[in-house]
Amino acid sequence: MRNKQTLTKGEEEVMQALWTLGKATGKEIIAIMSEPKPKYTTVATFLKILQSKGYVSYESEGKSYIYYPTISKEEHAKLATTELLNSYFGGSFRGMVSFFAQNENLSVGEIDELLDILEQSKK
Amino acid sequence: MRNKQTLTKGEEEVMQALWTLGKATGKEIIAIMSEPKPKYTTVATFLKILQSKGYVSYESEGKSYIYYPTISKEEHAKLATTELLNSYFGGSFRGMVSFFAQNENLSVGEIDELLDILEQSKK
DNA sequence: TTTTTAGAATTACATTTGTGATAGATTTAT
DNA sequence: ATAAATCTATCACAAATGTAATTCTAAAAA
Repeated sequence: MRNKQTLTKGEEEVMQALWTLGKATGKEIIAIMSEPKPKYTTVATFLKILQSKGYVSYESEGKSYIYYPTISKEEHAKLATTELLNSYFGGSFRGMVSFFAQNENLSVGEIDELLDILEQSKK
Repeated sequence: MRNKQTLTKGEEEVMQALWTLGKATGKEIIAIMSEPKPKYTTVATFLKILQSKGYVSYESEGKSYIYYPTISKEEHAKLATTELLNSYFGGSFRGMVSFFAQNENLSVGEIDELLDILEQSKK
């Protein structure tokens, strides 16, 4: 375990598959990856790196390994979002919402949905 | 002009400086970059790549070039955010807000601020 | 128990990205 | 006009990332 933080493109693709499956062999991971599918050894390499980054672990079953994420998609989403926030919105979530609220990115209907969500979470 | 979309780490750092300055020579860009500052030629290389990606243009002044962004920080922020949304929040901004509203990431005060912002933007 | 076979580990190589020295060009000073 | 200074362009190389063949190992079949 070491690095954490960022994932490269290839690592990310493998993680997405693993987050979807929850638990899987290398073969199963490849099965749900999109074309052009990488070779088994390529995926195995990424899984090794992901282990060293603390994102993945595995347990042996018969002759193969069953891999699983040790960092949830949500945890990573939070990290990735924080990074984006820092780079483009002065580190504040408010900044991002404000930006999107302007710019026509959101319709009135969508804004109402957001209002609901936020009201709910105040509870 | 070609690629658009993603910026590598190095390209991004140069763009951030240029977005801050608005208009600048290579030297001025380096001046505001953080340590360890890259050499002039390194920055020049990135500026070349950024031109080919359609992110930067320049005008000659005396013997030097004055560079400026052709894609605003806001435009790029939108692209980067969209990408993040697609990867981690089912492509929906609502999904992201919902996620942050849960998870204790937001205090009640912050939520109220967001409610204000959204109400405002309905106008 | 040998052979076969499926999967993991190792190794090699290609591509992309990052870094900067050196060569070339042009403006300004002498 | 020539030299010096200051910038850009070209080129070379290093490091990181991506891809996969080959080798090794162990489980299952014969």
